[in-house]
Parts: sequence; C-alpha cells; structure tokens
Amino acid sequence: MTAKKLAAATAAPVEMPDEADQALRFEKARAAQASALLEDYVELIDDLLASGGEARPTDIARRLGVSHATAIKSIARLKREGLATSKLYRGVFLTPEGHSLAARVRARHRLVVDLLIAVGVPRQCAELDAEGIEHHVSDAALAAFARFLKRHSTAS
Amino acid sequence: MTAKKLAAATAAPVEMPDEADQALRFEKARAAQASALLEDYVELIDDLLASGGEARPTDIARRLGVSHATAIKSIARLKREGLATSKLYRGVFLTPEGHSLAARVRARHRLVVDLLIAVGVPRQCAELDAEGIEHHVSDAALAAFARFLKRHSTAS
DNA sequence: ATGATTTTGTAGCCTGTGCTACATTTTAGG
DNA sequence: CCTAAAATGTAGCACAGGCTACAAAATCAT
Repeated sequence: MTAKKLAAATAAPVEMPDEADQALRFEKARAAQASALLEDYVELIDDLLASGGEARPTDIARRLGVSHATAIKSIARLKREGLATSKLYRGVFLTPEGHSLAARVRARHRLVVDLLIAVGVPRQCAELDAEGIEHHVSDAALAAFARFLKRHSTAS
Repeated sequence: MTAKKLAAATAAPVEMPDEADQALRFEKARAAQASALLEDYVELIDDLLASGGEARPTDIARRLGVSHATAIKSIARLKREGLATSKLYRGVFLTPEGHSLAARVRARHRLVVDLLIAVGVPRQCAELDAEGIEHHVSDAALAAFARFLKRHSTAS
C-alpha cells in the first residue's frame, strides 16, 4: 500500500487536487445547497409582499411548483430559523433577518443574471440558469461580477 | 377574491413573473440538484481511475468529505442507475454511460472555471464556486461561455 | 502464517423535502 | 345566513443523503 501510494503519487498521469481541499470544496457546495431552499422562499415571499401585499402559503406553493403541504412545512422551517412569522390563516411575513436575507439574495440574483447576459447567454436562459446558480456564487465572485459589469458598460 | 386578484394584477408596484414560468424554473433547479450528486461521483471516480488507476470507496469518501458508509450508499445508487459497477472488495468502475457522463461533466466544469476566471474571479475562488455552479449551467449557457472565451482569448 | 490494521459492507437512525389524504377554518356567493 | 368552495393546516409516507456503530473480509507487516 505504501508502495502503491507512492507509485500513484509519482507516476500519476493526471494530477489530482489535494484530498482535503477537494473535500472542503464539496462540503461548501453541500452547505450552499442546504440554504438554497430557504433563500428561495424568503426571496419569493419578499417579492409577493412587495407586489401584491400578500404572501399566502398557496401562492407560495404555486409559484415554487410544490404542493401546499410542502410549502407549509418549509414555512415552518423558516419560522424555526427566525426568518419569517405567520399567524394561523393569516399570510406569511418576514422578520428583519428574513427581509435582509431577501435583499441580499435578490441583489445577488440580479447580478448573476446580468453577468450571464453580459457574457452572451440569452436572457430567458439566463433567468432559468440563475435560479440554480445563484446559491453557489460567493461574495468574492459576486464582487468580480460587479467589477466586470461596470468595466463593460462604461468602457467600449 | 376576484376583485382582490384583479387589484393585485393591475396595481402591482413590482411586477412578478408568470406563475407557471416561475414554477418551472424552480422545478428545473430542483431536478438539477437531484443529479448533482451523481455527477460529482462519476467525475471523481473518473479522475481517480485516470490518475491512480483505482477508485476505492474509502478514497472517494475522503475526497468528497463524507463517511465511507455514505459513499457506499451513493455508489449503490450509481449502480442502480447504470452509471457504475463494482465487485465486492474490488474498486468502482464506470459503465460507458458513466464514463461519457463524466466526460461531459468534466468539460462543463472546466468551462465554468475558465469563464469565472475570465470575468475576474480569482482562480481559487473560481474552483470553489464552480463545484456548486456547474450543475446548474445549461447547454445553451455553456455554448455562450465557450463563445465568450474564444472571443476574449483571440481578440484583444 | 498469523495477528493487527485497513477497507468494505450492513444496519439503523436522523433530517430535509417531496407527496397524498384528511380535517378544519375561512371566505365567498346565492 | 348559510352553504359551497377555497385556503390552511396535520398526519403519515417515501426517498435521498448524511451519520455512527458493528461485522466481516482483505491486506500488511512482522
């Protein structure tokens, strides 16, 4: 085994990333995925509140494409995590934390869509893909996106 | 309620996307998420086979940052879906389907990393973010990425 | 060759996120 | 006002993907 590992390390035709680094990458992606659902909910709730004034579980469910039971369960989780509040048979509202999360999420979403469009992705496709991509874009990448967009809207 | 809906539709201060469209977007993102794990596994297995010649469950687990039990369960799922094969106490191998999936995934991964770098994301950050982003980039967006990279490597 | 270590596999548990089915409450309409 | 429809909430199920703990097999090293 020692010999085998050594051989692999020296004679590897394709070099692999460090084991620990790679594990961290995947762990980070898994963590992002875990918060993705909550982010989608707060963003949607915020949008509904801003547009119609109401964020009812049924509306949320329809827009997310899930059953109302699923939406209600997820809303319960939002409440557990201190992002939303709701009273029986009243709509759902966001806590200050929820609201600020929604703001961050919306800004990020917009930046991602804009960047995709800027590099030539058709608008409709950009909107579609952004829904999944946005949850995995770090602040550093986001900052780079903003710089890129600024550079390419002012300069030729 | 009819009146209420009408009011919302006409007086909405923020316009929302169509309900069905939005639901489709989220459904697509959820579907992408479902295949993400399988994609990560086949890509990693393919890398391991290409570099060291062996893809053992323990190695896979370590690189993904999960317990070996989790890895074995996921490998079982790969086998169920016809992407991989394995014999007791031998390593894991990819079926032709698994191999071609791995090739597609790797190409996509590389394109995503390259694009991120091209728009100014630091290399290390690009590698990190790409791990989560790649699963949500459609073929159309990928094609756009390729065009962008070509344009920006040849032209000034 | 045999005993220790490593690897592999199994079993059972938890959580998250979907679902359907049923019960309840509110809302709307006649 | 009172019934029918819609919305809401609850219960219970399935499956994916984590985990730990235990059991069995293979490999290494002496």
